[in-house]
Amino acid sequence: MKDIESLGLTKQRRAVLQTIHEAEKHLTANQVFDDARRLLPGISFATVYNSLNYLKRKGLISEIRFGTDASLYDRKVTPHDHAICNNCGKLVDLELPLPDGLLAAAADRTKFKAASIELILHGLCPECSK
Amino acid sequence: MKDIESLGLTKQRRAVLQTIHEAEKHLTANQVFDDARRLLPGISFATVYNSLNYLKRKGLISEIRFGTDASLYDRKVTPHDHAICNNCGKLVDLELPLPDGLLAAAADRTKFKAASIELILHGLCPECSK
DNA sequence: TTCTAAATCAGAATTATTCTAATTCTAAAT
DNA sequence: ATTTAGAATTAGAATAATTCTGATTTAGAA
Repeated sequence: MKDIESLGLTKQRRAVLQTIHEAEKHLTANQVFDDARRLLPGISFATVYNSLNYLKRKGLISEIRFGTDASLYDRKVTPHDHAICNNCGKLVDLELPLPDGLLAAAADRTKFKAASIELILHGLCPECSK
Repeated sequence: MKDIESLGLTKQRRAVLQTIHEAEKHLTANQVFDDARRLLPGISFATVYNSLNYLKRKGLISEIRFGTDASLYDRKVTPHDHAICNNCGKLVDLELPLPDGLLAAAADRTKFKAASIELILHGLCPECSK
């Protein structure tokens, strides 16, 4: 990610991006706001949302919108899958090689022009399945 | 669905259920409210939400929470997949046989106790891909 | 330096959903 | 038929996530 400098990122956007990159887990917009505020105390809520949308549009972060009420933001932008706990809502990444032809088969059935395919495993996380 | 009568459904819950069953497409809670109101003019918003949650718990409807801001409600309760349009947000059902062992493989990787697996095709719907 | 467009800001507005407290319904027991 | 207890419903308030607004600031081009 050498070219981050060259993207016309403002310091606010850089703070948001950095926050997401440094996070251990997926963050909500609220959590991003809290953390970004530590890097850049004056940043406003609206700017965090604007920045998240901007970064998303630029492909620097991705958004996950299922499982809980709020969207989560992810530094990983390459398509990947997730597992979500039915009990506590915990969301983790899942790297799973999908069979060839699955995307084409799905596109065929729906008449959609397929861009990507995403998989969600619903179940119980290790803690909740005890 | 003969046993619908026997489930101790109140008339409000029956109205909500009927609304969802008669709908052509997936509905938001708001749309359910509007339509249910036509069947049962006095029904309140809170009751629609309570009923949706109740029916979901009973397994009579299912909820879809991705793609748009609001949850969508579905009369189909058997696990099935969806395709969503990146451009207009249109959501359609997708019946796709998943390869055997995929669920087990995913569960294995995440250490989750897997319940089901769900697939989302992202792309452009026929209208938007013109 | 001046100008223009984009970015940021604070806070209001909107939207989806849940909660609360009062009232009503239901069905079992008397 | 009456009482009663618990569940369901209601209207509206409360909350939470997100977007919008209009004023101000900033950055870069002329």
